[in-house]
Amino acid sequence: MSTVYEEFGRTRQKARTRSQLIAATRALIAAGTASPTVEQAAEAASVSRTTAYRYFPSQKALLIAAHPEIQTSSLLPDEPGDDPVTRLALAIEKFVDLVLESEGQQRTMLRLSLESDATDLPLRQGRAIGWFVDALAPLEPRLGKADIYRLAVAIRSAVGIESLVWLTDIAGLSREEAARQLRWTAQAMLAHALAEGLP
Amino acid sequence: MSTVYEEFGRTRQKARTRSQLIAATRALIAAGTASPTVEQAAEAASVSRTTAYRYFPSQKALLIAAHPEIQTSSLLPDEPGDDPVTRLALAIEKFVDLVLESEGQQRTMLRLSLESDATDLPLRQGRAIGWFVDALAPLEPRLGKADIYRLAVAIRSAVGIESLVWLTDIAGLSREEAARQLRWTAQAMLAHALAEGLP
DNA sequence: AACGTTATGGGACTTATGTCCCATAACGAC
DNA sequence: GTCGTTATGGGACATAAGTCCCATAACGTT
Repeated sequence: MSTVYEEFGRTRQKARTRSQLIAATRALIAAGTASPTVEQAAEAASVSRTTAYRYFPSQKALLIAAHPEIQTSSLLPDEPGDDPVTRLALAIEKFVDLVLESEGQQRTMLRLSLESDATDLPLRQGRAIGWFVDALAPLEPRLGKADIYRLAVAIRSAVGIESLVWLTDIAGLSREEAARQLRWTAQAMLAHALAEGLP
Repeated sequence: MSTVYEEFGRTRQKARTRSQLIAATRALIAAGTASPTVEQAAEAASVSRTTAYRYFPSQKALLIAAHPEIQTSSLLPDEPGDDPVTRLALAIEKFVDLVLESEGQQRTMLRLSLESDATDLPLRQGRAIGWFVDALAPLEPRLGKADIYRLAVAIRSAVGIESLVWLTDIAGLSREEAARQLRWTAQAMLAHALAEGLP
């Protein structure tokens, strides 16, 4: 049980098997299989089903691990200016594009987050809040940090994949119409916050 | 193959078995089983599993059938007045209460709607659109029917169970805070539509 | 009461998730 | 190379969804 053994020995093997499984799962999803079977993922990774379950306790865990994370601290371009309306418009534009690009994945994650297996993993962490806080930063002298955060939360709650799904699946809007609607909603909320304040 | 036979004979039996299954499923859900097994529902209804599958092609279909429908054409009280802001506030208040009352059921339906079995049944029909159109009716001379409808759709997309789930599960708001947020969002959208029009 | 229709029940089968156990292959340390 | 550890593979098992087939019970009609 030497430390060296654990840290530099088989650990590499374990990490490799794990990433093989994740890569294989991503490939299957990209190839059109919305929710690959654990067996499918294992086979695609040239690994036995048993081993796959050793790394991920459930199909849900595997799918979550295969979910590509967006590593950006800001959605804004280089020179976004100081106008919060413009900044929010830019951020929302980019955000909606991101959601549309990975709509399938987003839907899968939304579905998984609703499956009440107590198996709660680091799922759906709400990165968009930070992006919108960033876009609204110039409002700080006016609203204060707490209200900016609350406004960012409020906006995100109204313009995420959840609303997009409803607009397209239930209301029957096209993806373009739905995207336009989400952008309008965000601006409406900012405008109302500026005119009347938050609740 | 007489018509009389089909319409008044065994049809009663069929209807009874069907409603037994639905009642049993509702009872199980009310008793805390979020998604009862088809076998559980069949047993509770004193019916064989095979028969249950004869009435509902899948567990999903059974759960959807067991979903209690709200039979109301309006959420407004008797004398709602003509002010659209007030009317919307009343309707949203009632709507959010309805969602909170049946949050578990709403979550289940949301999850089912995301399961992409082509088995699309009369699921999640968007009754709230009509309720919000009703609340916004006094705006007709000003906005026109089409824009009122679009505004109702937009508001519903931002204040439904989907947003509530995000506000509580991801953003960490309490149910009361989330409800207050949804009411504010609806008012913000109406105010912006009145000030600037729709997209 | 006898008949034919229809609903029902029971069992076999397939696929997928998830768990458990045991044998063995691969690896590092000596 | 030998040893002990560790990752892996394979098989057996349980549960649940879903499908299919066949026998039988229940019912309306005559």
